[in-house]
Amino acid sequence: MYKAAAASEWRSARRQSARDAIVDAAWRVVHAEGLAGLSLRDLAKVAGISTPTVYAYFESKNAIYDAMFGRAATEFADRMTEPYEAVDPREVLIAGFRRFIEFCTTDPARYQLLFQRTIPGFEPSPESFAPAVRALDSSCQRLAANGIRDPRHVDMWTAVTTGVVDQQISNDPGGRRWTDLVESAVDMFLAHCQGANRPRPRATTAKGRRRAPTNP
Amino acid sequence: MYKAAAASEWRSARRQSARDAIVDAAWRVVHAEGLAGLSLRDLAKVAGISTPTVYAYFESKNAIYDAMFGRAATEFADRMTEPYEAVDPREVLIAGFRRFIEFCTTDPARYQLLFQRTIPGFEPSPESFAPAVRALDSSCQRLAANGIRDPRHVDMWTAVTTGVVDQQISNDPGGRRWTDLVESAVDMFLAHCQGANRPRPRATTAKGRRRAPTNP
DNA sequence: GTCTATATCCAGATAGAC
DNA sequence: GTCTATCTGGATATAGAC
Repeated sequence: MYKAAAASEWRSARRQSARDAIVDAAWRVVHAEGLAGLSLRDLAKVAGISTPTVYAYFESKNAIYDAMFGRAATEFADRMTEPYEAVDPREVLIAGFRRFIEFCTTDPARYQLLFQRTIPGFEPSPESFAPAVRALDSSCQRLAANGIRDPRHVDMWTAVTTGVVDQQISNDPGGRRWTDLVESAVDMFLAHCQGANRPRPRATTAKGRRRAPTNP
Repeated sequence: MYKAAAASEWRSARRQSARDAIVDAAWRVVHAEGLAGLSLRDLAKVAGISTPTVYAYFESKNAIYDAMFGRAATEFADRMTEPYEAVDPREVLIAGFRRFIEFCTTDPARYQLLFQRTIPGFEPSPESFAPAVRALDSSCQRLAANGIRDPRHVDMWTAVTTGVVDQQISNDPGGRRWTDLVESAVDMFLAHCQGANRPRPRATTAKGRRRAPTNP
């Protein structure tokens, strides 16, 4: 009984690592050919296997996209929830924004898969989508630390941040034209929310470089 | 000589209207199948012609995308430059934002073609792209009327507006969750720019509902 | 599980008669 | 200019031997 269980476990691990290798190859193809340019032929060639073998691990092309989505979403959530050095809530918010930009601009294809709906028949499965929720939660925490809890303000934040990323990728790929607006955008946003909102950011012991609490 | 010129003109008009009909059909297919789902077979079927006939009018599939882009860009510029009823510069800015949102959300495929780069080998030709410049100019005019000329502020404006549209289309298609943030976003943006900038909006004789000029 | 071979289909694009 | 017929190539996916 024990031996059988161990063998099964081992097999399952082997299977998982084979799947991972295929997803690796898929990303390599996508980086070269674009997200829509993924073909199972190329994928198999890059992975060093034959096309039918791909079907031993994934039931369809969309299942591969789904696995790619799942990996990207996990990377995203992991990156966004890593500890932040800063203490001042505004600084933390800026740092999160910077991580978001860095994450998106370093891999536009990944950004396209995660945040835009451009593959015709593809919808991520709930399991693959789950980590994205974790990332959004962490954003809300950073906002809450700045006294921002109004859902409309949260929506405004997502609009501002994705707007900056979107313009950067679409109109100045590889550059910093919109990326350099981060601090400015955060100040604009915070002034808006904190001017119209009761709850203030918690005072901290850290250096608040400019955005000191404005009220008692 | 006159007869020949007239005949040539007539033929050229016929040719143009045939091209237009094909572009019509292309948009119909795209609305049904998605931007990437356009095939020349479907296109020909919808247009009521045969596939080779398409090649009598367009040299390739990308040439069709280009014509679609050109039409969309013209529609965009035309819409954005139509006269504005409001007089108060802030109201005009809001109205322009609303038009932009309306234009994008009523036809996400058109938005995708115009503002995102998602078709693998396709780049719009300079001629097709030209009207887009006209539209951007008109945006800058509406900003200038609010005293905003700093290029960084213009970039901030494009980030905010496209961010709202992007979130609306991606995360609440058909709804108004981000669309309803328009006034709020404009106030946030104007407060930011006008607080940090010397030039004020020109005073007008119209009802400035809330955003009266703040300085002498 | 992995392969070779192949089925099936559809894409963009062309030849050549009318 | 328009058609029928076809080329060429690539796609996803499957059959069946090993």
